Amino acid sequence: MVTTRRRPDTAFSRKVLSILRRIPVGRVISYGGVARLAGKPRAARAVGNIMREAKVPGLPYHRVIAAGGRLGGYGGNLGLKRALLAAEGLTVTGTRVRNFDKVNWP
DNA sequence: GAAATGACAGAGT
DNA sequence: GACTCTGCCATTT
Repeated sequence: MVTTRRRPDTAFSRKVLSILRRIPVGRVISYGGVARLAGKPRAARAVGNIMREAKVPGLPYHRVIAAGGRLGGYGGNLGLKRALLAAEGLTVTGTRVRNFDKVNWP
């Protein structure tokens, strides 16, 4: 059966999606972190673009935040992202995540 | 094929 | 702590 979902078959996008699946609950990772694991430490922006277009259910996009523990952006519902992170045991303050170095997933 | 876009990162103010 | 500017990357149009 063929997937009706057209996602870019590029190694980078597949790698990024694969990494998102490995993020355990209660942990988060920065866009730069994902890019780094994907092999492009400078491709943080590209990671964001892929996630935006990937539209693959099952991936905790809300667990991917910006560097330094900043929430970064989200598809039009940043407040929702905050709620989801807080619901997973994270401490979120305004535009930042506390204990980022503890919840940061290498 | 080239230009424009965007879920960033880092340093400076 | 928050904002601004530049640089880097892949995807989309």
